[in-house]
Amino acid sequence: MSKPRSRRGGGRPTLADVARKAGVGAITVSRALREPGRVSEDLRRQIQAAVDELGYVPDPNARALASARAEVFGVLVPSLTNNVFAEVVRGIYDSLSDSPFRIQIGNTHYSGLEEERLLQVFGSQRPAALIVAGIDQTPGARRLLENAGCPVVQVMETGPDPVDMMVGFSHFDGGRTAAGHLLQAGYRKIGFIGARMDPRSQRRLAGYRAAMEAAGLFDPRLITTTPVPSSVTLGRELFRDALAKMPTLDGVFCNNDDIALGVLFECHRASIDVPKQIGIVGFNDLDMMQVSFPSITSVRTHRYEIGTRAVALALAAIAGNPPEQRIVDLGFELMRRESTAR
Amino acid sequence: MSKPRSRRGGGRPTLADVARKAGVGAITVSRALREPGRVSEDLRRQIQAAVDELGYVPDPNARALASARAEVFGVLVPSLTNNVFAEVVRGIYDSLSDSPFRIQIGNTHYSGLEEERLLQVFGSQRPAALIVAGIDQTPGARRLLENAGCPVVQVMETGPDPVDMMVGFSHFDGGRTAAGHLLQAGYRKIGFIGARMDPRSQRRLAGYRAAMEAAGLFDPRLITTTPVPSSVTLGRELFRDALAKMPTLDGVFCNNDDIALGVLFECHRASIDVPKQIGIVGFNDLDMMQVSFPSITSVRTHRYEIGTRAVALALAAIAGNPPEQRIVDLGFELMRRESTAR
DNA sequence: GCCTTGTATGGTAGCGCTACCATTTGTCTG
DNA sequence: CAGACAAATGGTAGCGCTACCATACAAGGC
Repeated sequence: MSKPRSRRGGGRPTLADVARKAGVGAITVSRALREPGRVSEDLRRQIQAAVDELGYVPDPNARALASARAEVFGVLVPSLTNNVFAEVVRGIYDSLSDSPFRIQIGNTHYSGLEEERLLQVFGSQRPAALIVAGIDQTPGARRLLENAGCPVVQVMETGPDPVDMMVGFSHFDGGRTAAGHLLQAGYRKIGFIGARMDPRSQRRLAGYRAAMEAAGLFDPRLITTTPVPSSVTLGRELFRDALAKMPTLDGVFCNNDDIALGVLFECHRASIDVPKQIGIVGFNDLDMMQVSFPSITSVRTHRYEIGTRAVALALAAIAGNPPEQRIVDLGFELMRRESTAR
Repeated sequence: MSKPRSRRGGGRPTLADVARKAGVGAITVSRALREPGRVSEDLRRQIQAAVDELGYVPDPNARALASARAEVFGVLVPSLTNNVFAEVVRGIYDSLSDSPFRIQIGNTHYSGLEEERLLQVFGSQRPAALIVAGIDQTPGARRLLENAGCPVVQVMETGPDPVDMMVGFSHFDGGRTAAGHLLQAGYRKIGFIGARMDPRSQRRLAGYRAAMEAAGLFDPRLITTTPVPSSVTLGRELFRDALAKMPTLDGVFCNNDDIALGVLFECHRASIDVPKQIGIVGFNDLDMMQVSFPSITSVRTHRYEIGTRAVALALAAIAGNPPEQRIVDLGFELMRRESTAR
């Protein structure tokens, strides 16, 4: 005549089972697990023993339903394979691995509408925090973020008007620094090669343009871009296009390192001397930039740190200590290498 | 005298609100949303109108609690930044983007214990399916998978003893094919260079060894490995080590493409002719392999497809149509390029 | 006509947990 | 020592949804 062991549950132990075994009330068990400080040493031990013996694991769904707050971080990135975002996501995972928070990643595929849709989905889960890449949300997405009822961190870049908090750096400055470096190294006909051209790439381009204009050397024909996703192969092709369009090119600032590598390979293939004939600067400073031959100058960005800092900000806000400084600029660092040393 | 609008919920519309507005029972709304076929055309339209008007979004937590089954795919991978897994994950995301299923990713950091811990966490959510990388689970992890009560797909490689289903290919064969190709091209002192050396790398090494032994050319001094995570930089260093150890080396099979690229760059730097003096074969066939100069022969693996097929299998099993063939071998393809054409 | 069978809908009772509000006890004040 | 107050514990009532079991009614079989 065993009690009819809940028809659905599948028989896993519940809070009530633990409470019964430990001889206390269910709420006390709940508290012992969530706020150990509020339960006496004695009971805590007793409860822990019961938990261990039964192999009790709290049901996050029940928890979320009862508390109207899921222990979930929603993370929205435009790509899962782009190393840049993968690094950010890794930083987020590592920072959260010892916390009770789970992570829910959404892939927006660089689409504002998709971002909005995912925000809708994520919102229905009442996440503990939201981390989104970029600052160019659609008005609808922005509204969803503002009404999310949880800390929001926009990552990858900084801007004047955060929804809540921000961690990143200025892509405009990054682009300007890269182009400035080429100018300083004596290059004159400096091209810009970019793929995908998301908002951040656009701002790097704007920075490049500002530097070139300041030097009185800007020419729109120096710019070669495509909306196609970036790849090493594409870098090679775009460089050939650029060269065909402007044979006197003597330098290129590449939107990212994949492109830069493609350019380098094409230079090898076409026997173009780097850095003598062409100077190359990449963006992000992936590992391979320092090993290539010649090594490639690149703008190092702190991607992993963007992830960890974003989590730190969100965690502080969740704990009720919203940071004084809501915008964190992690900057970047120009890594001078052989590809621009002539 | 408005009714005391649930103290917690935050006032978002619920199923009951929709039901009231549509003038039907709550269950009917629930059904209309989940099994439209079981509700009359008429009511369905009425309900949809109410849903739209209220902006109702179902609460996945409540749903999971009530049905003892969350619409979540748990995915366990050893790394988030390794392009190989990123591609698999992308395939999973893309295949699931139009389904009601969410995705929960866990990063095991190549640790069996971490995998076991994450499986425990995931299990508490009663996921709809579990996708895990690799076939070398700890006994504890294996038990958790067997008792997960949901479809399980092991991905990346095939093996004789699936927990449930499997999608991948034989890394042993991949390694043997790569080494065999170098042998066939006339290389003799063929080294193996590998980093990280996870179980799949070990099997590629075993395949390499089998080919070399069959040719009577195996020598343990040809093998250079490290447990350190793979990178282009590391490829360069390991190659230098290998060359120092065995100056007559005339070919290398690299554990993966990062390593191969590092080897190529070092060859450039040391003026070693590829493919004349050294033949290079990589593994995975990343985009850059076909663009590098010289282009690098590599074993192409179908990473994205592994993700999509894994989802297809799981979805079929969820729908009650477990596939006849529980092991799907997606194979691989040797891409012959300049780096081994002498 | 009665009974079966099937289809469309609804009511009730939880799922496992926590918010809110007691209640109990011990300690401190004047 | 009464009263105030804090600390520790517990009971009750949901959170928003779905499983399970009615119920109502139409269609069909004899």
